[in-house]
Formats: sequence, structure tokens, C-alpha cells
Amino acid sequence: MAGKRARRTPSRETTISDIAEAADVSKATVSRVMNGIQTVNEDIAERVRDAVRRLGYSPSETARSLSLGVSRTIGVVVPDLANPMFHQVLHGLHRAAAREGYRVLVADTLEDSAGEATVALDIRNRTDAIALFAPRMPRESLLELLPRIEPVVVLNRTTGERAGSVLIDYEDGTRQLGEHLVSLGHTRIVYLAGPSEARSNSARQRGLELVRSAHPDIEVVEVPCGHAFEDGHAAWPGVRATQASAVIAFNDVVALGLLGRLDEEGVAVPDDIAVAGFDDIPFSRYSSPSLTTMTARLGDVGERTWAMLRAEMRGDADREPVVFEPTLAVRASTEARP
Amino acid sequence: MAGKRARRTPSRETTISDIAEAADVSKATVSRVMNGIQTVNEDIAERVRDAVRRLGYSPSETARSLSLGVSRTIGVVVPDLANPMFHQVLHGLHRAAAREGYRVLVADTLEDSAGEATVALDIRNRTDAIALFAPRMPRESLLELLPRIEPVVVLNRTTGERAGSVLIDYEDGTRQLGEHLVSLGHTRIVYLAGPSEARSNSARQRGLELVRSAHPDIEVVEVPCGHAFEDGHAAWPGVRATQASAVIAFNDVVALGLLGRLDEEGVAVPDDIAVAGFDDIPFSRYSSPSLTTMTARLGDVGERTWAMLRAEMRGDADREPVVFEPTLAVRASTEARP
DNA sequence: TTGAAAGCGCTAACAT
DNA sequence: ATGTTAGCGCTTTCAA
Repeated sequence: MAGKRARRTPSRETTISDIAEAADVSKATVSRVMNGIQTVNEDIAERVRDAVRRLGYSPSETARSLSLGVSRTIGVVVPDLANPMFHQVLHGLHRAAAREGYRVLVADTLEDSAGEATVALDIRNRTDAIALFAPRMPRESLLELLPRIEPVVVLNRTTGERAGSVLIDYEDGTRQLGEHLVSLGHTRIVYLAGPSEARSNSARQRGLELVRSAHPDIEVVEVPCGHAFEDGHAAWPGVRATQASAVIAFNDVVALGLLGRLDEEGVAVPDDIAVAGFDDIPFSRYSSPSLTTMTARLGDVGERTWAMLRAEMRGDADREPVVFEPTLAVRASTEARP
Repeated sequence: MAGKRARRTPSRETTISDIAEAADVSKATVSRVMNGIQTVNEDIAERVRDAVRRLGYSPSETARSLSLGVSRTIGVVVPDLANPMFHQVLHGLHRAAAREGYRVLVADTLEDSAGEATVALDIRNRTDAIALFAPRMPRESLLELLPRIEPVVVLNRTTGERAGSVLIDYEDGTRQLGEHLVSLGHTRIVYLAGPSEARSNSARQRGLELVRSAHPDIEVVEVPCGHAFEDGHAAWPGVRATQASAVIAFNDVVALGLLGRLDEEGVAVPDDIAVAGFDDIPFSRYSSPSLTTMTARLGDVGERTWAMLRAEMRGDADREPVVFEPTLAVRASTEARP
């Protein structure tokens, strides 16, 4: 036997060497055939293809990535795949990336802010770039992480120009929502607050502050809530206690949870109480009553995220944050139909 | 200059060699420190950690995977991430995999059945195993693909023992739904059909056939529809034309789309028409009216999928399909509240 | 047109 | 306890 050391790991079944041997050519030739390089004699190419078929071979992407230095794959880290808002962004990002031949791999952190950095590093170390969707980790952690995972673009968090960032203007969106309710004659409005780690929660609070300043006669009270259905569903007693006539929910998911509860309780929407959400997820259009919300062209947000990621990869990103201004979508949950 | 060939690809910034050089040790020692192997002198280890910190190094998972022969990562291919039904399964799978230190990477095929095989091969070639969620491709394609991507487990498709498979019994579930409506006195029921590529669609049709046989006096008519909200929303004219008093939707998403439309049209549910879905997604509990549906412990489905995947990886899978029997969740959309 | 061999960044067997 | 080196499965340069 040759002096080779024993191999310890199982590794994969069929490799390029097996094909080379079976087709009686060099690995280089197999590689050329697999990558469609035209300079190969057709007879030989066919012999290779035949071996590939017979042995059921497909190249290790891991080995290719290592050799090439790139994977043509990007990673996306999402705090909660169950939130439809992220799908819409993901969809746009996906479409844009696919156009340029990039694959998208998604990792869900299940709202575990402590594990975010680990997941991000891990996925980044197998892809060419990474997008962080609304990371929940503290700002210092984020700023520390960013240089280690670039090229990176962050959604809904500022980065102090340490990375590209795409923002939805929750502050102004929430202000618009407030103005809408005020114009409808509501004088006491409750805000169902989201998770305090979510930076967009403070943005919403700032928006409400603007409403308060503009209308000193209007009361805006805050009720702690959360980000999920159950949270909205469970928030009713707290809302009722405020005797408010209108509520702005942290997002559509929460708003829909509340809507379901109001129906159970026999509370009329919007006559007894008006409800508004944020994000314009598809469900919001079809709920009953349909939900007034802020809509932000989330597909475009995704496309734009890809564009920034691409710029980061090329090294010619200017890192000026891109801000999307949401617009009001008035539906039946705030305005009674004629 | 040494006789080394020019390197052509950019590759990564900081490698194990840089750290070795900076800390004045061998790569092996750096590797030991990075992997927490205790046999390293504390002074040296600290020197290495220091270099790691200074240079912001984190190991290439690609290189580790290649060297180790495993990645401790599994892939999941999903036809449509926007369907909440898949989240619930994903969640259970995720939780179970994490317990054993495995990472989960998700790829969305956006309902493109032609691209499924490519995505599956690609993701499988960077992970240790793969789960296919409700693949849309034709059976022959699936059977041909399976041996090339094992270890693999398939959700909601049979595999002829060529791979593990976890099934939800849509046939019996749909039958139960039909019986429920019949017991409520409905005599004409419409089925909003899903995509014909979805194998679970035919399962539902078989379930309806059982209802027809058991109740010759009952009419069950089929109306082509789809799998998304918009499809349910748009299906109303077709449903009305049948003059049926009850509808079974392909899934909850479709049912909720229809519910929204019925509200817009001023049709009372369940008094004018009863509506039932399938899957018990979280929204269904909170819609108004809340939705009658079939519930199948989707989290357990995910956990079980992991268990089968694990068995496939170890090579001791028996491949007997695991079937989950859904149960009826009666809510307000079929049964008026007292 | 084809093949030999170096090299991608890491791990682990073996030697010291 | 540490270093040397082969090897994981590919791609690509260079030589023939």
C-alpha cells in the first residue's frame, strides 16, 4: 500500500476522482465538462457525462466554494420567519438576487437575540455576503459584529455607516397613522407597544410624540404588548381599561390578533373602537374588517437590499442609509364603509 | 520569488495562516485553540486568542466542512415560505435539530416546480442532509432525484421507500371536514381546489369522494382555485354560482381570502355560507369569524421529520412512512355561536 | 485538446 | 505540548 495516511472522515460517496477514473480522463477534464467549457473533445465529454449519469455524481458545492473563493450564495438572518412582513422583503431580495445568479439561504433565529451573532457568523462563513433583517441585539454588539461579517447590509437598524442599511420610516409612518385617527375625531388613542429590543419600537414611540406635540388635546397612551398574534389577542383588557376609541398596534400581526379578540367579545370595529396596524401584510387586506395599515412597498425594500449588498460586495457602496417612506392604506377597521 | 503559481481568486481576508503567523505558532495550534482543545499551553492559547481578536478572525465554515467531511447543517427546501403552515413544521424541525447542535438552512423555491431539483441538489451539496417540504415536481423527477440527495426526508409526498417520508392524512382530514358539514345539515358543498401539482390536492379529492359515497344525497362540487389569499378572494363568484351553503377550502390561507371577500360582499358566515379550511395556521384562530379547520400538530410533524432525518444520516432508517392524522377544530365559521 | 500539480483554508494523524 | 504534513474535492495555471 502507498504511504497514505488513513482517512478518518466518511466524506462523500462519489467524487470527481471517481468520475475521472471511470471515464479514464483527468480530473481537470471532468471539471471542464461539468462547467461546460467548450474546449473538450465531444467523444470524451460524452464519456464523462455518461460516467456522471451512471454514478449519480454532483460536485461538492463546499469544495467548489473553497476552490473558487466564492459561492454565489448570500445568507439572510431573520428574527422570526413567521412574520409575513419579512416574506415580502425576502421575496424581493430573492428575485433580485436570482436575476444575477445568486442563491439565497435563510436562517431563522427564533427571536433569540443572544444567538444572532453566532448564526450570522456561521452563515456568513459559508456565503459571499449577508443581510441582517431587523437584528434584535444591542447596538454595541451589532457595531462590533458588522466588520466581521462584511459584506453586509442591515434592515431596519442604523449602522453608523459601518455597513449598508435600509430603513423603513416607522417614525413618520406612525405619525401619519396618528394623524389619520385624529382626523377621524379620536381623542384618546392607545399604542400597543412591541418588544423593547426591536429598535423600530422606539421609532414608533417618537412618531407618537410628534402627534402629541401637534395636538396637545389628544391623549396617546401606551400599553405593553408584543409582536405576535397571541399578544394582540391578549391585549384587550389592557386596551379596554384605557377607554380609548382607537388603537395603533405595533404591527399587523398584533392588530389582527386584537381584531379576532374584539370579534369574540362582540366589540364593533370601527364603531366601538378603531384599529390600525403597520406593514400591510397580505392578511390585512382580507381580514374582516380589512385592516388600516401603513404600506411600504416591501418588495422594493428587498430589491434595494440586494442592490446595496451587491455594492458592498463590489466594494463601491456609499453606505448612505436608504429610507423608505410608508404610506397610509385606509381600510374598514378605521373608517366605516358608506 | 518562490515558484508558487499566482493565485487567481480573491478569497477571504484573514485565514488561519495569518493568525498562526501573528501569534508565531503553527496552524495546528491555532486550530486547537479555535476548537477548544485543552492540551494547549495557556500562554500560547492567549497569544492566539489575542491575534484572533486583533485581526477579527473567524474560521471559514466552507474549509472546515470540507476538511471534516460534515457541516452539522441541514437544508430545507420549501415551495412557498409565505405559507404559515410551513413555519410551524419548520419551527419544530428547527428546535429538534438545534438540540443536537445542527443548524438549519432554508431555501424557498417560490412555487417553481421546475427549479426544485436544482435548488435541492445545490443546498444538499453544502449540507449533511436535506428535507423536502411538499415538493411540487412530478413523481418520476422526485424518484430520480432522491438517491442523489440522500440522506433525505420528504414531507407530504410518498417516496416508495426511496427515502423517509412524513405525511399528513389530507384524505381522511377532508373526509372529516365533509362529515362535519353534512352533520350541520349542508347538502351542497363546494371544494375550492388547490394547485394540481400539489399532491395533497388529489388526497383531498379522494376524501371528498368518500363523503359522496357515504351520503349519496349530498352534492360536492369542485371549483378550481389555488393556494394563496388572492385565490380565495377571487373565488367568490365561482362559489356563488354553485349555490352551495358550505365551502371547504384547499387550505386556511385560501379560506381566509374567501372570508375577507365574503365580509366585503356582506355575506354572513356561517349563516349564509359556512367556510372551512385546512392546516390550523395561527391566523385561523384569530380571524373573524374564527375559522373551522383541520389541525395536525405541525410542530410534532417537524420534530418527527428531524428524527427521520437523523435516522437516515445514521443509515438506520426503516423508511416506513409516518402518517399524522389531523383532527377537527370547530370554530365560528361553520357553527354559529350560542 | 488534455493532463499534472498547486492551491483554496482547514483538521488530524503522526512525529517530536 | 507543539509542529509537520497529508488530505478533504474541487479549479486553474502551466506545460505538453
